[in-house]
Amino acid sequence: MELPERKKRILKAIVESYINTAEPVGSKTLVNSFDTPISSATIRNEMSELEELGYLEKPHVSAGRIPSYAAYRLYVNELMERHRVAGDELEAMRLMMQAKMREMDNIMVSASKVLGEMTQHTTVSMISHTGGRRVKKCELIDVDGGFTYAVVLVTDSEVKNKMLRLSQPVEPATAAVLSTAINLALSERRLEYLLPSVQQSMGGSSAVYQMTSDILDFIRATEAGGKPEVYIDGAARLLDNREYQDTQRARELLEYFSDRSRVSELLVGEDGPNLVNVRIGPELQDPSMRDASLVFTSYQIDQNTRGIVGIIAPARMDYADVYAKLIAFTQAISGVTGQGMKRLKDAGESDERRD
Amino acid sequence: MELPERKKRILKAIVESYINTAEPVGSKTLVNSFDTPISSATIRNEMSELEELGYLEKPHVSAGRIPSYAAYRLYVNELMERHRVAGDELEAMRLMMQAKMREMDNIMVSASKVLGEMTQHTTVSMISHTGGRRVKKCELIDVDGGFTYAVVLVTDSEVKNKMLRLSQPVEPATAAVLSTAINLALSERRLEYLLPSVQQSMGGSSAVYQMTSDILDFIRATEAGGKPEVYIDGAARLLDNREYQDTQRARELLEYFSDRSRVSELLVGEDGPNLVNVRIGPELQDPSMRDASLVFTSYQIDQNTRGIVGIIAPARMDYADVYAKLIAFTQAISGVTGQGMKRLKDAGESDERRD
DNA sequence: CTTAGCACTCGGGAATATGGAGTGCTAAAA
DNA sequence: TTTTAGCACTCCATATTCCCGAGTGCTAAG
Repeated sequence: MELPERKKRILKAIVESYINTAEPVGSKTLVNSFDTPISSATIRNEMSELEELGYLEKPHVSAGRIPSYAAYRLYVNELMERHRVAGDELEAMRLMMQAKMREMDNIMVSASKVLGEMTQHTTVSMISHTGGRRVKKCELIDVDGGFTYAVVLVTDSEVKNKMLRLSQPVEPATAAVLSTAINLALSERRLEYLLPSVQQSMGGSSAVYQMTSDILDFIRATEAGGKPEVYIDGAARLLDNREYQDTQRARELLEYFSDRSRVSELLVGEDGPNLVNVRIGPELQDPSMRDASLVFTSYQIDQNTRGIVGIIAPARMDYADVYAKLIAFTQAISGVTGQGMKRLKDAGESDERRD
Repeated sequence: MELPERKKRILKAIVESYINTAEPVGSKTLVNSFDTPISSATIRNEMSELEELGYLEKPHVSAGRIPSYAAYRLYVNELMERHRVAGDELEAMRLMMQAKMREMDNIMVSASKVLGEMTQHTTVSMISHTGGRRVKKCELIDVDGGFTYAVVLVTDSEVKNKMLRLSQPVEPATAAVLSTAINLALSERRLEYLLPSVQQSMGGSSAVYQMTSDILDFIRATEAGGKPEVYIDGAARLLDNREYQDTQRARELLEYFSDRSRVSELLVGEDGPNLVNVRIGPELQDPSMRDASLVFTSYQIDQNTRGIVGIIAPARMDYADVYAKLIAFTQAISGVTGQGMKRLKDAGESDERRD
């Protein structure tokens, strides 16, 4: 059941006023918000109906109304005006991204910082590996003292490494042979035969066997995905928001942020590629985030890697602004990822997105 | 000029009371703190003198006294009782460290988390490379698409890596030759001849020349030190402290923490090896930290690498407790760094430390 | 030098007004 | 039927006042 036009207009005005002021909105303050003159009494009637419909709440009887989560949802879906950021601002973003990329060498961090700078909110970044990762190559480098360093190349542009500590040293020559064997096994994707064959040919040297086993574990762990990499920037900005003046709530959220794996769970389940996703308060299913919203989108890094970047702020956030800035962000970032974006560009990049 | 015994006892009692309660301490509450009976009037006289000496302050006339920074300094230097944590607690710490190390694979993070768990404060970790880093080995790994991945081994146990992006692909065979040449140059420490010699022998292939130059830059940058790695854990715990109930102050500190390089500056200038360093409020020279203290120490990771780990909390923190726990921490960590601590142990580890 | 006694200060919590923003309802107007 | 003016009512927020009590400094006696 569609909401009548005037109710929508009133609800929109309430949401926007509340976003700006964080104060409950009364009927009188809304009178001036419309071109067609309308009395406060009429607005009151409408507001009372909107409350029955579940879009408004009152903190107490004489305090005006505040939007419910359902209202934010409706606002995001239907009411808000989707504007674009001005061209020069977009250009500024692009330059900033370029600068940060040079400085940081980590796209996750750069993305968070740029977006945080633009929106003045807490931002979260994640790298997501789609289509399963495949280890393509494994190099063993021996270090003094019997340690071996294993470097593993995953699909295109990602590298993982790990220091393997052995109880006994392994000869460099042996390591070289082992390395060849591993890479052969990798290219043929027959890892399961590696361990028995090593045991056979190496004459049961326990150190080599152990090392091979460790390396295989590492490869398997890498292919399985491992922990998601999550980066959060500007957490302190939470405290700028009126809703987190209460230190207890702020603490709960900050505490929550320190558990990266839980945060990463918020970011799963995108609505679709190239969309801006909005998750409002209770929709996040997480008690710590009950009064906060998360707005995020993703961008391609290379064929198998996507970056996810988003904003965490109180449910009373300027969705229209954040929305526009996220779209601008993905446009800006496609200009600077350079080589990594090669394929995407060849395929014809698209700035257009819908929700 | 040494403080008379009784003044010391009173000051100690005041500091400890204030540490516990965060409330200004009055003369009457102190009466029961001494075995030799002493009247509140006498204490008042003493307190008033301690105030003149700069050890106490009054928030207002009828509110008791609070310790000044000088008082904390005196407390740490002379007054506080240095106890050790119980053996079983030490053992618990060791186990926890072991578990975290397995889970984390990053000693900095593990150290911070364990210490944070023990003290319930915000902790900071840093890795410090003493005696200059030396690149010992450099491996080149080619990746599809003409990129080359450079892995650089620094001194003993540290590894740096970087993806070098070339405009033109380099043949794997060529890369192998180059790799050998680089490692030879590294072992002879004659990097400066590498570039000309490559140009000569490789017949001026611009791709190879470019790559060599990039690699040399990378090696030099690595040896120069690069950015310090700083990790902060449990920042949210700041908000548990009464002094940071004021969101503005809390925000300032949290903001400050996000600039890792500034935080790292707090940790330079140790009093000496194997000492617990205490920096109180204004001593930190940083306006953001004006009412906080930093207590830190360092532990050996390998011959050229030291970890620094510390606690950031309000100046009104339990120095004796934190002090003991830091000492316990270094004892505990020496039990789990394992191979990396080999040399240290051979040299005979020492638990004893003075200040 | 210590201590009891006492006047004095002052913050902060409780109790108490009071203003005003906002609502819901009713009845008249459109 | 919808809109609007009017009005009684609610209740939060703020200011004001009051007063208790913890604490001090000073003085004078022990």
